[in-house]
Amino acid sequence: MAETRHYYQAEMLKALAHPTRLQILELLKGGELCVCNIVPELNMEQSNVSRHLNILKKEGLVTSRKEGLKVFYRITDPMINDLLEASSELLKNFWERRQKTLI
Amino acid sequence: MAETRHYYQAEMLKALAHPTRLQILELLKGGELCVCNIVPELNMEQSNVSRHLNILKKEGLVTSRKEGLKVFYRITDPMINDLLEASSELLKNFWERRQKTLI
DNA sequence: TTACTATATGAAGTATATCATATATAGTAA
DNA sequence: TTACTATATATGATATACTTCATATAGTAA
Repeated sequence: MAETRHYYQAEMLKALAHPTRLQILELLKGGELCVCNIVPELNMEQSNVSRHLNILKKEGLVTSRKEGLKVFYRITDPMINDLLEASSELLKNFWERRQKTLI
Repeated sequence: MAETRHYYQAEMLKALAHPTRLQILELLKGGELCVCNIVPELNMEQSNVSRHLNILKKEGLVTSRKEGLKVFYRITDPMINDLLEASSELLKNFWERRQKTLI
């Protein structure tokens, strides 16, 4: 049924819908990064970053590989970048529309 | 700063990230609809539907107009449909990838 | 005015998400 | 083995989101 599909789609969108996770994905846009490179970029506990990475991973948005003690994360599908780009555009349009309305 | 932008982007994505709201947006894809047409499609209290519509509206995803007692909602920007379409595609790809991995 | 209809909102309960602290695990090196 | 480093997870506190029930509001019609 349609509701099941919407349920999984909502889960994926929920994984995207957090400022920290958006920031992580933006960092990963440039390519694979070690957790040890991600944590210092975010003003946040390491344990917290680890959780956010796990949320992204569970939804299939990122994948990871281990190399010794380090773990490297990367974006699974470049389409994710397009999706985020589109949502950014949309947001920009909303703002512009709001500006016009308020004049 | 970048975090402010991510904050608003996350708010918008959060508004999308609920099965009921995805269902509402799918219903509205065909054009403007009265609340009285939306409620019967969703297996849910009228008050609850009203709240979900309000969440979509606050994020600028839908707009409404009143006609007598009735209120009609419509999608603000057709780009929203594209965004949802893209996220559906992405989800499909994840599933296919998962299938392959599990074989 | 009253009675009615369509939609929205207040209040309260439950569920879920996020966060900080502390601890556990896995890998390396001595 | 011990000591160390990078990452993950458990626990508990707090915050946010969702839902239901009851009620309020706005518009219509008598």
